[in-house]
Amino acid sequence: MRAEALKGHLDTMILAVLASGPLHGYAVIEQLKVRSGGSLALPEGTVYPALHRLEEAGYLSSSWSDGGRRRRVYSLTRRGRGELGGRRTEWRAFSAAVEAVLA
Amino acid sequence: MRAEALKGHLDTMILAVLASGPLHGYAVIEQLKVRSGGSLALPEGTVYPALHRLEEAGYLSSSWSDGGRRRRVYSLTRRGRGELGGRRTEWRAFSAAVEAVLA
DNA sequence: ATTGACACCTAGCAACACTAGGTATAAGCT
DNA sequence: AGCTTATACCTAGTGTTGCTAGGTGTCAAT
Repeated sequence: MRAEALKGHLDTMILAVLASGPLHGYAVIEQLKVRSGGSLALPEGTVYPALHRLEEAGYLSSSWSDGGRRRRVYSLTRRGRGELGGRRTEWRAFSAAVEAVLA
Repeated sequence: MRAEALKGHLDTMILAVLASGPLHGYAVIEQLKVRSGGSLALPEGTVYPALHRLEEAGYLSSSWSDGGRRRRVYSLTRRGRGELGGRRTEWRAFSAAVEAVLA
C-alpha cells in the first residue's frame, strides 16, 4: 500500500473503529489491521499522532486506564460521531469519483 | 471534497485520463471534472505540478503543440501504462480496505 | 476595448504519513 | 535469573503532495 494513499482517510477510519466502542491506541492499530484483512498494518508513528489530532479537534476523548499497563483509552465524542457520519458520506463520494475516472 | 482526500490518487487518475489518448494540461483538468460528474474540480496549481511530476518520473511525455494556442500535450508512455495498471490494482485494494473498516 | 474563457507557470504553505529513534511493562523461554 | 518478544506509549524530523495566490499571455465575444 502506497504511503500517500491513506492521506485524509486515516482519521475517518479511526473514528469508524471507535464507533464500536472505546479502545486504547494500540488496540486501534490492531483493529485497523484486523478489519482491513491485514492490508492496513499502520506503524505507531502514524496512528498515535492521528489520535492526538482527533482528540485535539474534539472528536475523541481519552483517559488513562487504571491498573496494569499504561494505556490511554479513546472514546468517540458526540461531535466525533457526527463527524464520522459526514466523513462516511464524503468517502462514498470520493470513492465513486475515483471509480468513475478509472473506469 | 476534503483537500487531503485526493492525496496519492491524483496521479493515478491523471494516468487513467491519458490512457484514452493524449491531452493538453487544461484538457486533463476538464476531463477529470467531466468524468467525475463535476466533483473533481481541481485547481491548475494542483494539476500542472502533478503533470510535471509524472513526466519527470517517466510516465508521461510531452510536447508543445504547433500553431495557435500554446499548449503542452501529454501522452502516456509505455512505463506510464504499466504504472497505471499497478495503481488501479492498488486503488481497488485500498478502497476495499477502507470500505471494510467503515462497514 | 474590455471582459471572460482558455492555457500555461511557480514559490510558498499546510497537512499528513512515515522513519527512527526513545521509554517502560508484562509474559514466555531457557 | 536473564533474555527475548509482544505490548504500549511517545515525538522530532523528513518527504510528499495538494492548494493558495500570484503571475504571463492568447483568443473570442460583447
